[in-house]
Amino acid sequence: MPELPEVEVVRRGLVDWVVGRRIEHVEVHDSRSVRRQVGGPEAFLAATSSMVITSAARRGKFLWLTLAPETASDAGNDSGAEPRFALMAHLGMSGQMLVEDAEQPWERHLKVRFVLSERDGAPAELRFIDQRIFGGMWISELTPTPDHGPGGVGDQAHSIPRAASHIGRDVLDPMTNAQALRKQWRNKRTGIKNALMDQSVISGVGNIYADEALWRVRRHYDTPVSRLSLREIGELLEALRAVMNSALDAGGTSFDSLYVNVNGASGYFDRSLNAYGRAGEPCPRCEREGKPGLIVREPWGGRSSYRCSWCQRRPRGL
DNA sequence: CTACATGCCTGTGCGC
DNA sequence: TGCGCACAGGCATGTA
Repeated sequence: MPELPEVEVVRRGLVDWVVGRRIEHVEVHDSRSVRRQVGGPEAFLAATSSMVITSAARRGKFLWLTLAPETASDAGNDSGAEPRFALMAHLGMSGQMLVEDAEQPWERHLKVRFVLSERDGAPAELRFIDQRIFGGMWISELTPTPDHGPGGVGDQAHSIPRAASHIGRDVLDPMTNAQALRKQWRNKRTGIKNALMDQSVISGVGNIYADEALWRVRRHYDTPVSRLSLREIGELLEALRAVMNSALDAGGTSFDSLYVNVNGASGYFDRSLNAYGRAGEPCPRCEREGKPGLIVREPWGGRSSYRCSWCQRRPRGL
């Protein structure tokens, strides 16, 4: 469920609450949540304990905290050591990062617990909670970004963790542009939604926001990307950014308690969705324009797609 | 290159 | 009441 806006809400919470603090103590409560870790949970504990969190960054749905060893100068000023490792987190379907007081009872699906250095008014712990265990945490080496500009949203060091180097530029990254997408897509026969969900070209788009952006540009999900002109790709990118920025303003999309921000609050963008999850309802745009469009749900690649039966019809020849 | 299948997980809601 | 099953679904990996 967490897509780009939800992960970005979490990242911003981490900037406010955990950046600048030291990891005093770590507990792995379920080793399955550190599955990608070379060396297993023991290596994870060794790499994170006593490190200072220097930033919170993100590319697509991959989230990370940069870690640096504490130096003597940290006590008096802000010139710490350069971070060389990232504490990666992917929320998967049900992952949560909560910043809480130590007195809070342990959650049923608590997987990793970080006790942080004291800071006035700030809760003592960062907790990773994950019901379905599609997400996880692990350590990855930071490397220079191969192209110019920041490696991720929130990154100041032009670096990218190796674990996210196969992920394409983020929808909200200013360096993402229609020309680059056109170059990637012009010779591809794959459909537009397939292309959006492929995180290696443009990242952060999942099932919900793909359907919402396609609704906004009145496109059928199977339209081959090679058919899109530069102008049409520009409009699609603008639609993606608009829907994601609106979702950010609403604190993200929550259908249930599985997605929350670092303080445990749900987002309310689900009320603003036009297509996703609205099978059988009139298309809001068609209703305004006096047209008969209904939102339909269709099986698509092993899951569901939602589109308007009137303004997102299958292109001719498909 | 591209597409499609599979494993990883658990809670919820349905039909019987 | 309880059991089995479909569904939610991103990503890594393997196969055709």
